[in-house]
Amino acid sequence: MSRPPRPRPPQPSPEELSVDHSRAAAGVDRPETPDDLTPPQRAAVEHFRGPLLVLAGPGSGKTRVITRRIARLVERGVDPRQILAITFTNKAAGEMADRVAALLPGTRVWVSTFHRFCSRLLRRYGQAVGLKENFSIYDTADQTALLRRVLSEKDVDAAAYPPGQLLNRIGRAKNEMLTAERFRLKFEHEVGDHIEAVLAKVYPAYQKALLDSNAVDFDDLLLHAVTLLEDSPELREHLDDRHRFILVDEYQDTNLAQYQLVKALSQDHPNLCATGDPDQSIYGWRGAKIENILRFERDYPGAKAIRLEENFRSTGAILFAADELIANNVHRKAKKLIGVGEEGEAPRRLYCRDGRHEADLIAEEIHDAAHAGKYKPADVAVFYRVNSLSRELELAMSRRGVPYQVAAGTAFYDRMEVKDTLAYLKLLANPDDRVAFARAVNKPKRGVGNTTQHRVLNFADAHGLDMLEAARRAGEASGVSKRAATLVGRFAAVIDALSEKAHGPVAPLVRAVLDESGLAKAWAEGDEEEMQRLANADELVTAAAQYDHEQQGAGSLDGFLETTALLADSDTVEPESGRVTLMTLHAAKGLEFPVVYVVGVEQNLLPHERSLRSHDGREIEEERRLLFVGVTRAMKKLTVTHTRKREVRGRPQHCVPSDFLTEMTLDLDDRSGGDAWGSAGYDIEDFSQDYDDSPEWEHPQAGESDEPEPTERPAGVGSLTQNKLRLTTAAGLLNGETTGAAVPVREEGPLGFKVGQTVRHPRYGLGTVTHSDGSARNRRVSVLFEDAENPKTFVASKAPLQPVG
DNA sequence: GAGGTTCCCCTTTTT
DNA sequence: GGGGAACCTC
Repeated sequence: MSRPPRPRPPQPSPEELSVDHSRAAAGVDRPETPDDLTPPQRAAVEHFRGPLLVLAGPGSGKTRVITRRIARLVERGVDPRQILAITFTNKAAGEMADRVAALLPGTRVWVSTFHRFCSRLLRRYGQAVGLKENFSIYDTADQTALLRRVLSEKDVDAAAYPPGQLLNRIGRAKNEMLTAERFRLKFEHEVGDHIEAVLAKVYPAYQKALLDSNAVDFDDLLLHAVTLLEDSPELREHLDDRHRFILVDEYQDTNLAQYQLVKALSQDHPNLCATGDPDQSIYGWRGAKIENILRFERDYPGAKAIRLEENFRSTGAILFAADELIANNVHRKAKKLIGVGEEGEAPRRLYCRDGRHEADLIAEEIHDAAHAGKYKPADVAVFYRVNSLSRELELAMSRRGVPYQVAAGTAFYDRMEVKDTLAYLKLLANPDDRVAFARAVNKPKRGVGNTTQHRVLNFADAHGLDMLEAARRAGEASGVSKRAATLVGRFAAVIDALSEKAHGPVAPLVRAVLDESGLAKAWAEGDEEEMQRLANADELVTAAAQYDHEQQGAGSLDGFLETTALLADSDTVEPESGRVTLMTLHAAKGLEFPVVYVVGVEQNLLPHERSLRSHDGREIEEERRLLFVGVTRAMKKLTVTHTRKREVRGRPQHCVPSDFLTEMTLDLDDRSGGDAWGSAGYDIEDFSQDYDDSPEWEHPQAGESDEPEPTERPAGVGSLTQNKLRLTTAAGLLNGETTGAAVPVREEGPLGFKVGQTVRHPRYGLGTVTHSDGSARNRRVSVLFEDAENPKTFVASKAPLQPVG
C-alpha cells in the first residue's frame, strides 16, 4: 500500500503562497457612518490624549473602534506618521491598515506586528547590540540546528537535554527580558534545577553563536529591541516622540518584553490605547502576562477605561453557553456578554465514534448544507486544539469534495526543498549565516560531509570569517583535505556567481538559485517525490514574484526573507476563498464565522494533557479560555464535537469527554453508538495489545501515584493510557520530567528514595538521603551533599536526583 | 570521510 | 509519521 498523498484543497491557487496578507473580511463592507456607534464605542473613538484602556468582549466591535479612532485622530490633526498601531499577526495588521485607508483614502498609518516593528528597529539601530543590518531571522528549525552545534561544542548530550526543550526555556527567559548574561548571573545566586545548570552554560554560548551568524531568533527581536531602548535614553526619547499615539491590540497577550517595549515608547507621550480581553488571553505559555492588562490603570495613571460588553456577533444561545463556560474561571474579573441579536438555537454537542467519523459527519453536514443552499463552505470554520487533528478533517473534506483551506502558512516554508532554497538566499543576504551555510553546502550532494563542514565552520569561527571567505579558504582549515577544499571552493564559486544577482527583484534570484545551485537539476532527475519538490520550489519563485509585485521595486532580498520568516499560520487565511477554514483555536482569535465546529473537546486534548498534568489551575483556565475563544467565534450555529476513541500518534485511545462540556448548556446529538458520556460500551480488548509488550508493565508499581486505580475511572482504558504515559515518563520525571536519561527502575519505585541511599544531583554532585517523607508525587527527600553542611530538601518527583549504586 | 540505513525519539498552542 | 543520531558499508 502506498501512502496516500497529502490531500490538496480542491481549488488550489497560487495566492495561497501570497505574502500579501489578505484583505479583511468582516466589517469592511459595513457602512461606516457617524451614527453607527454605541455610546461606549463612541467614547473610545472620541477619547483624545492620555492613556485609554478598552476592555472589549468578543464580538464587541473592537477592530472597528480602533480603526475609527485612528481616523478620528487624523481628523483632529494628528500627523498620521505619529500614529503606530501594533498587532500580533500580519493579518490583523493588514486588515487594520486597509480599514483605516478605507476610512481616510490616501492615509497610511504605520500598522505593524510586534516582531516586524522590532525587526525594523534592529535593521536601523542594531549595531548597538552587535547586529548588522542584513541579519537573519532564525525559525525554530534554524534555532535547533544552531543549538545542536552549541551543545556538541559544550559537550552536552542532546538526548538528555532535548534542544527543543532548552530552546523553550531560552525563549521563556527572553520573553522575561532575561538576557544570557542576566540568566547566568541569576543562576549563580539562586538554586536552579539541572536544566538551568545546563542553560547557564548553553544559553550564553547559543547567544554568541547567533551573533557570530549575524542572526536573531524570534524572541531576540523583542529582547534586542527593548535592550536598545534600555541602553539608549536618546533613542528611546526619539522614538517616543516619533510615535506619539500608540495603539496596541490584544494587549492581554503581551509578554514582559512587549510590555516594556510599549511602555518605553509611551513615557513622554502616554497616548497609549490598549485594547484586549482578559478572557481571551491564550498565550500564557509564550510568556504572555494577563496581569499587563489588569494593571493598566495602575501603570498609566489617569487612564480612562471603557468596557465594550455588547456582542453584535453571536446568537443569545451561543453567548449564554460561552458565559456559562467562562464563569468557571476563578482568576477572573466578572464580565458580562450582552447579546443584542436573536436568541438562536442552543449549541450542539456532537458525539462521534472516532476521529474519522467526526470528520466525516462534519464534511457531510457542510456538503449537504451547501447543496440545500443553507450556507456555503466559506461560512464554516473548524477549530481544533492541536494541528494533528487537521489531517482527518482534510481527508474527509476531500472525500466529500468540500473545498477547504488550512491555516498553516508556515507549513510551506517548512518543506525541505523550500528550506534548502531559502538557505541559499539567506547565505546570499547574510554570508555570516552559519546555519544557512551548513544547510546549503552539500545540497545537492557535493561530497562535503559533516566532518568537513564542521572544520570549515570552526575555521570561520576561529578567524572571525564569514562563510564565503571561509569556504574559499577552506584549504587553510586544519584537517581539510585538498579534495574537500576543492569541493567546498566549488560551492563558494556558486554563491559568488549568484551574489551578482542578489540586488534587484527577488524572483529572478530565486530562479537563478534553483538553476545554478544544481538543486533544480537534481530534483528533476529524481523520482516522483523529487519532482514534487521541484514543483514546490517553483512555487517559491511565484511567492517571490508576488513579493516583487507588491513592493513595486522597493523590495529587497532582506525584505523577502523577513516576510517569509515572520509569516504566521493565520496570515494565509483567505476570507474570499469560498472554502471551509480549518485552523487551531489559537489561530482563530479575532475571526468570526456563521457556522463553527470545535472538534476534539475531550480530556487530554481540551484541556490539553499538559495542562492537566501541570496541576496548575491557571493552565486549565487558559484551556478554558481557548474553548471560550472558539465558542465566541460562532455567529449562528455552534457545534462542539468529541469522540469515543481517537488515534493519537498512530495509537488508538479511548477518549473522555472534556470537563468543559459539562459547563455549558448543549443539545446532545449522540452518534457514537454508546452511552452519552462514554462510560459504557468500551471494550478493553480493543486496546490491550498496545500494552502487552510494554516492558514498563513489568513494574506496575513504578509509576505509583495518588491517582485512583485505572478501573475506578469512567473510561478505564483512557486511564490505562494515562498510566502508561506516566510509567514511560517515570524515568523522565525523576530527571526533572524532561530529560530522557535512562534510570533503572528500583523495586520500591523510582521516587521512593530510602534513607541512606546515595544519589547524584547534576549540580550538587553526590549525596546521601537523610530524610524522606510523603508519598508518590508529594514525596520529599532531604539529601546531604558531599561538600555541604546542611541537607537540601527536594520534591522527589521534580528533582533531578538519580540513585547511585 | 561520505553516504545510506535503521532505529529510536518525540510530537500543544506561535511570532 | 518525521527527524536525528548511531551504525554500517564503501
